[in-house]
Amino acid sequence: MNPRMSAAAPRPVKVRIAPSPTGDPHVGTAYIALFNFAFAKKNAGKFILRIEDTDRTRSTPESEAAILRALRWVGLQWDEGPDIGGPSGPYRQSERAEIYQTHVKTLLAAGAAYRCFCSAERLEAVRHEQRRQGLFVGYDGLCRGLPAAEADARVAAGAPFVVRLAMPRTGEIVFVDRLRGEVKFESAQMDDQILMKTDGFPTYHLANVVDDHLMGITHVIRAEEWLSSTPKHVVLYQAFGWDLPEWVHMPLLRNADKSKISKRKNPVSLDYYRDAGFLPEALLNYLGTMGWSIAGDREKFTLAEMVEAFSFDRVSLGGPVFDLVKLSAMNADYLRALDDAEVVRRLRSWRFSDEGLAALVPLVRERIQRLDEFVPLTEFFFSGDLDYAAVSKDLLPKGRAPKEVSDGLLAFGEAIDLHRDFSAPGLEALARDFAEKNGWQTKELFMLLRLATTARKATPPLFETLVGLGREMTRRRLRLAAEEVKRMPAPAAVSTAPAAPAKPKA
RNA sequence: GGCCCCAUGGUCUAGCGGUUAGGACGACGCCCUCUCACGGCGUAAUCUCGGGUUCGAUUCCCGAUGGGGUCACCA
Repeated sequence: MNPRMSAAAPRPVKVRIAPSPTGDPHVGTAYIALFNFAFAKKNAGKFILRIEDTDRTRSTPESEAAILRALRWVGLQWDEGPDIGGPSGPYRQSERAEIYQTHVKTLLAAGAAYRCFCSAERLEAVRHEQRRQGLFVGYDGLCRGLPAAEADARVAAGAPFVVRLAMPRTGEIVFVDRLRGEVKFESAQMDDQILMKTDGFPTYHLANVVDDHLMGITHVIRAEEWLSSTPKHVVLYQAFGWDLPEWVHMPLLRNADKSKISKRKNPVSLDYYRDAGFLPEALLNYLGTMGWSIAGDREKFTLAEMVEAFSFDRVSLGGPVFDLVKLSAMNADYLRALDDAEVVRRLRSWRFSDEGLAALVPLVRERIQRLDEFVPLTEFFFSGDLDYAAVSKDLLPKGRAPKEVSDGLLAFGEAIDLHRDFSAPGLEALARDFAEKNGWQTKELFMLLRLATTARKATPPLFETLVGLGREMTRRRLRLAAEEVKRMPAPAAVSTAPAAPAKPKA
């Protein structure tokens, strides 16, 4: 039970992927998992999966299940995790609450952390003022000087509080990033980070550091977005008297505009890639070329080959733009390399499985007179991105400007994303509500959604169809249709008052 | 805005003081061909800028510029 290990012998490599189950399985999770996996296997180490579900309002078991399924789909199997156990469990942070409580007490007793009773309103006001003055934005330390006795009294009186890390106020914090070397931060620039929330759950910073230490993590391989909070983690390790892990901050996957990859601008769910017909090994290979190279003139490699060749020395730090076109080309290569029988197997494990077909039959059974009509009627379930050419004029309802239509499609996509209930009745309620609130006739909106998601005017019932397509495919098509509409010229004679001299257009 | 990170064609990258700056995707052209795809051949396209260091900088150093990340009781 003694977590303190002798620092004498080099510890065996142990790394982890620590996703938060608050949404669809993210391509960035697979990306970081890949590098953790490769490093672990290259060094005969362990790769563990830990679920960081300390955000009680956003975490869901469905999301957790989806993440596990997706990581297995790409072929990154963990050695320890919530589903298979292991020597350092539990592997779900929500099941480790007492551990964090204990560690917070340690910090409090050591004076490395303190209780803070400030209201959200006060914090907001402080930040607002700091921002206005263009200065460092962070907690102003009001409760930091509170005598322990007074804090105890307020707690006893039932006052809600959080626990903050008491950052050193002078000097600098230096740590080594494996890819960048020494990185320095001035302590005065670092916020007194909240470690434990009012609900008693830890924030990422505390839970992550405690678990990484307790689970024996030797290398923290994570995304670059964490680089600027690493000093807080350093202070925590030191407050506990623990050895520091080695940090490796991988570059961030980017949208075409170079911003951090986001679902607004890219399909980001691993489920999308599966449903759109990408082969997991091709996706993995592609991710392996993002910020890493196996050799100068080589970009195709298997997971095993990546493991064999793996070294952080071949990481490049410019954030790579995730390019669906290039991914598709690589996927095509993989597909061509399969023999016919294997392609059949792949199709069967894709939408041509018994379950996949069974899901579609109820949608069309009454609409077909012969079996042969099944395929044309369901064709859009087996397609990825659609071609809207044949229906492009219908995509713009009479009296509507391209901008309002494309904005509407995008907005509905957002609404779907925020809507937990992806069932037919749930979607219908959502759509009716959306229509009412945004000035659409339901008929008009439903047809628009139908066209956008199927590129056809006649389809099985809309909402059942969307369910069949899945959330990510639906959102992707709404986005593509929105772009299609945006490219359309505004109709000349519709509403704008003094008609400009009409230009002869196609 | 403060702090931090980064910088080779449109994109992913190779390069680790001396190269005709290599490969891939994409684009374009030609060939193959009943169509398409594949395949083959070829073309255009890159070292952000300015200072140093050096006999010599894409490469090392500094600065500027540009891009990104982060500044939550989210991770």
